[in-house]
Amino acid sequence: MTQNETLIYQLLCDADRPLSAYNILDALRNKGIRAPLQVYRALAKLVERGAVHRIESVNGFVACQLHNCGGNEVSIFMLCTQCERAHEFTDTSIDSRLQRLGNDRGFQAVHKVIEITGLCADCQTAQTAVHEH
Amino acid sequence: MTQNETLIYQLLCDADRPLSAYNILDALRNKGIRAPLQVYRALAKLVERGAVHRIESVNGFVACQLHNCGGNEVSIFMLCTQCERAHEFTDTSIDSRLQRLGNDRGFQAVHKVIEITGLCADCQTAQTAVHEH
DNA sequence: ACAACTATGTTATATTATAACATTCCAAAA
DNA sequence: TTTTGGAATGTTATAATATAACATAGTTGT
Repeated sequence: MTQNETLIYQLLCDADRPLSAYNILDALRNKGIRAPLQVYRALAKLVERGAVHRIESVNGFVACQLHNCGGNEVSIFMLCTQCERAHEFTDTSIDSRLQRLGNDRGFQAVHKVIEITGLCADCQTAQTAVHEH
Repeated sequence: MTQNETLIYQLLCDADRPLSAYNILDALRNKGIRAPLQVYRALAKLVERGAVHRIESVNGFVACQLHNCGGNEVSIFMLCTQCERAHEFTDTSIDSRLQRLGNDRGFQAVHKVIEITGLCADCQTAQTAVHEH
């Protein structure tokens, strides 16, 4: 990994939610990252390598939470609108079913995005707690 | 539907690929649409109503291709990087499996995004045809 | 007529992403 | 050892996407 990639990867690993390219830029200004392109270029490499995932629904980036990434299963993200945390999963049955849907139509898949937005368990209980007052 | 919503919805129905908000703005400048907000506001309503879907992977919008939308099944999009067309499907098995994944973790889903990017059948054959020359 | 609500329009600005070009660094071939 | 070619870097400028803030008008129920 190059200097910039390492910096950004570490930052993403420490973060508890997806960061935008500009979040990253701001966080690393004092470490030699000065322009958006430095961030986007490093992110492109990290994503290509499977070390980082791009979350389309929030235009953000997270470090891969699964050891087996770069592997061939689709990642499924659950995104909490409250705490903004992203949880990553895989599911063989969804994966194969999706694969088959594509094959049936002769579609050659290159990239798959599965993202679920909503309220995580923790934030739901937090909310009901508030309502009960 | 309001004036602006109708204009934009018709445009999207006639289009054969997802349009960006600014594509729409440009196309409808001579019909009284002058600013991005007019487009985004109408799109927000159309999306809320299920008449239009937002495609996260391309920051674009398409008219719903299924009569049953506004219904409760997730839409699955196959997006061709070549011809840029978006095909919409649903799949009960993926839907229920995804639902269950969420339930298992106490996640309360509000919105689901499933998008597959790649080459559609037509564009694959077009490509191989070129290569054979 | 009035209040409340929804839709509209307009300007300005925030956020996300890439183009274009110059420079540096480093490893492998000559 | 030089050189040379590719990858990485840096910098400025700009493109593309999205929203804030505020002012106005239209619509509906009372």
